[in-house]
Amino acid sequence: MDLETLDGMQKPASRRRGERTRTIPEQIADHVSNAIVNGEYRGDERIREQELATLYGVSRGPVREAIRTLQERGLVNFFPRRGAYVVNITLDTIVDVFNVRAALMGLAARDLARRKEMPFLADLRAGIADAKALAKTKGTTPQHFARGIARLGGLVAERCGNHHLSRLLRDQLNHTLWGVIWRDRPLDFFTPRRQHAAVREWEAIATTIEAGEEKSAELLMRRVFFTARDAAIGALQQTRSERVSRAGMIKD
Amino acid sequence: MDLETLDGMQKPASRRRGERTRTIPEQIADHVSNAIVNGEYRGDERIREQELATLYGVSRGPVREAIRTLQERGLVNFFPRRGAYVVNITLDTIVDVFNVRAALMGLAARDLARRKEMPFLADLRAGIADAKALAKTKGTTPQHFARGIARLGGLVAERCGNHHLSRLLRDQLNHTLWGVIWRDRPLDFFTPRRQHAAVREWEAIATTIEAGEEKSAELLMRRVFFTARDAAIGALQQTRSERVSRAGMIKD
DNA sequence: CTATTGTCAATTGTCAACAATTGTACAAAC
DNA sequence: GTTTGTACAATTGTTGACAATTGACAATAG
Repeated sequence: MDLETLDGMQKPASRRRGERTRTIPEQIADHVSNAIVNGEYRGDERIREQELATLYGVSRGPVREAIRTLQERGLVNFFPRRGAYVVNITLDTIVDVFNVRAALMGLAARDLARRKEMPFLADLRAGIADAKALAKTKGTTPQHFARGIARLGGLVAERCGNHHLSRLLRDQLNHTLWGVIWRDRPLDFFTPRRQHAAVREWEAIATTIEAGEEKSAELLMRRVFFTARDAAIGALQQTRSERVSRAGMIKD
Repeated sequence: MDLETLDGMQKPASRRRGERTRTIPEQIADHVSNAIVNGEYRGDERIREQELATLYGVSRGPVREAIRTLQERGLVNFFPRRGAYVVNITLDTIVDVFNVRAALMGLAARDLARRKEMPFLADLRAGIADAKALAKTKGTTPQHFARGIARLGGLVAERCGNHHLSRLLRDQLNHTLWGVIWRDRPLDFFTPRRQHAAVREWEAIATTIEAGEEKSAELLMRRVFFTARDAAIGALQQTRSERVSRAGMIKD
């Protein structure tokens, strides 16, 4: 991999207000996560503790913790006494991950529709308005808009009221997707036309949540992810010369 | 907590065929997991590394890893530099966990229905047959039958073909549920009558999977978990003097 | 020529000491 | 009486050394 060092790594001195200092293992985990999803490791490549330790200028202890985090995120396979190996991210993997997230986000939407809490709804509407504004602005890049949409997803995940669900959506499978979306950048997908479509989809979701229509909220939320999945796969199939082996994909 | 020591802890010497030796952190994590779900820790109780280390006769290193595992399993909250605290398992938590599992298992059923693989279907049918036999036998305890049913769930989780999904179902939220089910033993629920009902439900699931009816498979699978959820909550509400604060529960 | 066993280097697992941080108790100041 | 500041003990974070295991390869036996 690229042997740059972690210059941006904050020592516990400066921390912004209310913001917990990120631990060394966290920083290493994030850095390596990015490296993995950016394709700086080959699939099945082995990760050696001592290597990372000298790279980041720490001992093997923190590195071990970081590697555990990578395992939790599904970015490496870890075998006791045999080491950690970077996962091979195939198109099938991406389909799988999208499907899981669709299912979980569907449940989150459902919980929100059941509870209809005002503070959340206000924030959601505000977020959607932001995205709408982005869509109307001329110079908005697909990437910029994608970030706005991702914030909406994050909002739903955080505030769904099911603590376990929030945790899963935060920790699990998130990095894989972002990596894919940014690395091979299939999300030139977000043409102005599709930006408006996405905004409409989210407005529909907000409406069903406000109305307490659980079933619809779940369905619409899932559909958003299925759309994203198909777009990502479609784009990636052109970049890579790889096919999805799955016998078809979930529709709704 | 109970200060018994880990006598059953295998040193790397003896291992059964094909069975990887369980690492020390794994063994500690499992032992403490059981202790937590068996109620040997109070909610919000702090876990000190050195305490566990001396308890199990190891240094703090392996204990730290075990604690991380507990965190992954959702059994402790961990705050950097402040320690690990046992989660407080409320009825709301249990509802949440069941809901997440229902969503994930629904997806698993769906994937299986799409792929209709013979080896799996054979195993599933065999497992159902076993459960049916149990239900027909006179002396079957609710607990014994519950284990049989749990095996079916495990089968679906393992073989769904979505690696990430399998991992989540294996590692996440599993221990919490089993603990609840066994500790406060609400699953006297499985009266002979309900045993037969459960078998019928699973037969229906198998049928829809064989027929490739994705949507139905998902729905039926979810329903099984919702039923289990309601049964567990109902039973626990009698044992504990606690109410579910959720404004109703998902039906299907 | 194949299979088994033995050695060896590379790597992960564990340990005990040390460093850094946190919460607390108590004192000082307003 | 409340707030602010400060030492202190308890606890977590990190380190470097050592132990144990693995996989590869060579030597040996069948």
